[in-house]
Amino acid sequence: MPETSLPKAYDFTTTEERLYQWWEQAGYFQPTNDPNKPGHDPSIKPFVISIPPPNVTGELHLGHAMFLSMEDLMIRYMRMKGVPTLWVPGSDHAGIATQLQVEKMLAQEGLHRDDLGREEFIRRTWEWKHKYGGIITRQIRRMGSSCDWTRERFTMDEGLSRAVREAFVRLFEKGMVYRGPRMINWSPGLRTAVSDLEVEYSQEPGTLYYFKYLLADGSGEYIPVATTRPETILGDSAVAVHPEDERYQKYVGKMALVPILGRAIPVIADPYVDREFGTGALKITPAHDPNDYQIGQKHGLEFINIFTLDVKINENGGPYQGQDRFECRKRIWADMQVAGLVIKEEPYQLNVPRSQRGGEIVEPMISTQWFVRIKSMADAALEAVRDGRIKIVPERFTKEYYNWLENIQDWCISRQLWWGHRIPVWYCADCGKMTCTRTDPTACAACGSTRIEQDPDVLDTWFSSGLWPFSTLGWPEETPDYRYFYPTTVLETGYDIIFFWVARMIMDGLEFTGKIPFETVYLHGLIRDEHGQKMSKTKGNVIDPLVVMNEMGTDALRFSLLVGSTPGNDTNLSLKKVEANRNFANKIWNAGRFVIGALEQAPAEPQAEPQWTLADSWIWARLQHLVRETDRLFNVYQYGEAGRQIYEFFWGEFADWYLEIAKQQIAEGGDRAYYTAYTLVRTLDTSLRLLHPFTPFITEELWGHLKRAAQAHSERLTPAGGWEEALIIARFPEPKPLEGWEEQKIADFTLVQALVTAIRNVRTEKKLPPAQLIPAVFACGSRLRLVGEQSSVIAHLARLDPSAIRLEEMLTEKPEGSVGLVVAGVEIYLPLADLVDEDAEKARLQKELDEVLGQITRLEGLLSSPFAQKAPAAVVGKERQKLATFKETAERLRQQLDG
RNA sequence: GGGCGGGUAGCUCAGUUGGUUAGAGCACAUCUCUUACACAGAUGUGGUCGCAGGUUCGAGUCCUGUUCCGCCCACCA
Repeated sequence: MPETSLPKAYDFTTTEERLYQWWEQAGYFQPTNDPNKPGHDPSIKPFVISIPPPNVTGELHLGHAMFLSMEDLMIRYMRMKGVPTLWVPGSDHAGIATQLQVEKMLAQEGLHRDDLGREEFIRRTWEWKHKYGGIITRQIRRMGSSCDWTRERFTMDEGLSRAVREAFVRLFEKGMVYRGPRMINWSPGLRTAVSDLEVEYSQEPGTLYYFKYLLADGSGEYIPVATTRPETILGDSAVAVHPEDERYQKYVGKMALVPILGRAIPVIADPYVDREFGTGALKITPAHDPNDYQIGQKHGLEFINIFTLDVKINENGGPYQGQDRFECRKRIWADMQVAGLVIKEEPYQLNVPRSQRGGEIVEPMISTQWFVRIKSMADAALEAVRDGRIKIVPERFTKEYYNWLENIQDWCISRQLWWGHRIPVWYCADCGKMTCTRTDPTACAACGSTRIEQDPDVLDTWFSSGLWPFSTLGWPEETPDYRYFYPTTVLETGYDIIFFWVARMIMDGLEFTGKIPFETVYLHGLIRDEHGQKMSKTKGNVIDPLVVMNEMGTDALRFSLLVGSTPGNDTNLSLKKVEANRNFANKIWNAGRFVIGALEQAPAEPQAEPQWTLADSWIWARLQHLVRETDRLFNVYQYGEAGRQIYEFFWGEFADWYLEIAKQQIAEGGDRAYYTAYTLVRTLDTSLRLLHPFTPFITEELWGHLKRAAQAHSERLTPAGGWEEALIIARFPEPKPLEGWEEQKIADFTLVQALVTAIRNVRTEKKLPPAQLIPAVFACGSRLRLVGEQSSVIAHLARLDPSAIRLEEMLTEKPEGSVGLVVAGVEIYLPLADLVDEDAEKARLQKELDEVLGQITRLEGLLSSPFAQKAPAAVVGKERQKLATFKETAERLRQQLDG
């Protein structure tokens, strides 16, 4: 075969970069039917995805790689279907995370943010953003993500900040945000409140401390109480017992003395107390425990805050003032021991609330914060999913969604940070009223005083993320983009942020735009290591997607993430898997080289009408089947299964079988070579189209070569729709209805495959060198014609001597000194005189016969059972056919044994 | 305490309207540098689909129970 114009090896490093630039510059990432351009047709429904915005200063990890692969797959598929597609990219300012990083950087200079002041700190953070914000977007490109960079957004850019402001003001005006003291989770290191979702609980060994609450009457009687946090004793304002607890009933209404401090507090009765747990009596710290907070409200108890904002004991802690919370825990317990108030301590499994960021222990505190009154929004969001306007894939997550929204608490949205959207509320120093407007006020709206000051807090990052699907399209302006592309189509993300993000977008979308923000929520699973372990730096099992891409190519990584996983299920990724897919890319490339080589060798024009061989028809039928399957699977979000089937077709059928046969057909020259090249080109072209959404780079590159080679060869090789400019915008194969001939051709070829495999098997067993061609005798029975027509193909694939093949319908006697085998009713004799061991042959044949007889017994049993009447005729027919074939095979095996 | 997912070949996983001999990759064994590919080809070994019932002509697939692993929510001091 002559040298092709294709390089021997595919160099993904340079190719990926080159192709990405080409795609982007050619404008393929931008939607067709752009609403900002003339000729726009609003009746064509677009396909739109907003990217889950990564942290602006973050770096690409496998989670990103996963959603980028998945979303790009969807976008490329729809683009190839001819739908106007828009994938909006962008990044998130990620308040806490970014601020922490900048603070870390400042710490290296020996600085604290307080040293800089708010304004300077924000300036430094923007500087940081400009310096590192490009890293993640470059890495997104690296993944091949075909998003429209002309529409890139950032949560703190001007437009989005305006959207945030608008949203807050609307809520304010409707009375749906309020400010007030509530129990919140205080993150001491970060010095900010965090929402309930940002707290994670971890099981840790600790101690349960038992001690005495002495009664104030001097009787010396006491109520035993247990706690895991002795320092909170300083903030106790009651001791609670169960109203029906006989042990303690008598104390209810009396006063008890807080240890060390000697403060008198009431003994109250409340059914919340669990009599079985601990001592059955409960200390109540309304200012530092969420449950105690409620009891405190119910009973009108005193709320005693004992902590400063960096969780040191404050003036309410008497002698302990100034001590750290854990220091105080030790000290107070030691002092109580001295005072004889201690009963015992025992080991206890604690459930410690820790901050999702930084991992420090979160302290429940009462603090004045901003909250969103969420109930009505939650109800609307529930309704949108319940009535099917929004569909969640996989469905099981709808239950989780319902459960969360049904039990939702008001959302604490203020953060005591500097990096973020500042709360647009001003307080008047004179009248104390709040002013909240769309533009910065210069005077108090109530009294006109100019002595106003803006709220120092910023909004939770997720407040702006919740607006993402529409804020990125121009909302609150009715821009052409907003009108045409909103609501978006699919929201694709990991199931771990359903509550953080997905539910909030739905609530916000309905609240602010009156529309659902997207039609479908597609949730992918988390990426774990090859043994299902979570990847973590401490375990050292982290796979860096950039390293993988450098070593094996983006396509291999993408294919690995997309195939072999089902929606919503976690995926285990190993380098072995990526390697296997790198090998697949290599296979694609080399199959491409073969096809192009074949094309260059084939005549430009056929002399006659097409004469298709069985192999031609077979691969075409299999390809059509694959196109139908891909279409079906894509429609039900089964992308992984679709990818797997394409892989198996390409490697297991096209490359392993058809290409081998094609070699022989091409060697025949003439029309046979022409039509073979034609089939190769068509099949490869279609396969590349199917594969493109999975592995965009290698398919685009190879397809370009294929197109040029085909164009150079002849007009006749042009596909039905013409050769498009680029594969990225080429038409995705449309399924065609099953044609009558397809199944028969597939069945026929399956027999050829079975015969070839059986002969190869014998060759391997007998250790025949591959180069040695051997004679064969076939007794074909009813398949005489088929085997006859395919004998040269069989000879080629099974390395038989084409000039020494004998075909019969029936043999009267077995050829001397030969190995006999029976495949689907066809007898094959391989005369291997000196290699044949008669006894071993008999034993082998007997074994096969036994197996076949077993099958016959099974099928006869089946067909005489109610199955024959109750199962559909087609199913029964298939079994009958099988039985007939087995009987034929058994018959022939018997003859061989006898002969 | 409530809910969800998973248990299929040595390992990692597919198997979505139930159709009757359960698939792939990796690993393993044997052979082959056959002119697309050794990142390959050929052949083979390997599974009573966690366990027990049930529905059905037929169950990896549907139902019930059970066990183990993982996750989410709630947060009894």
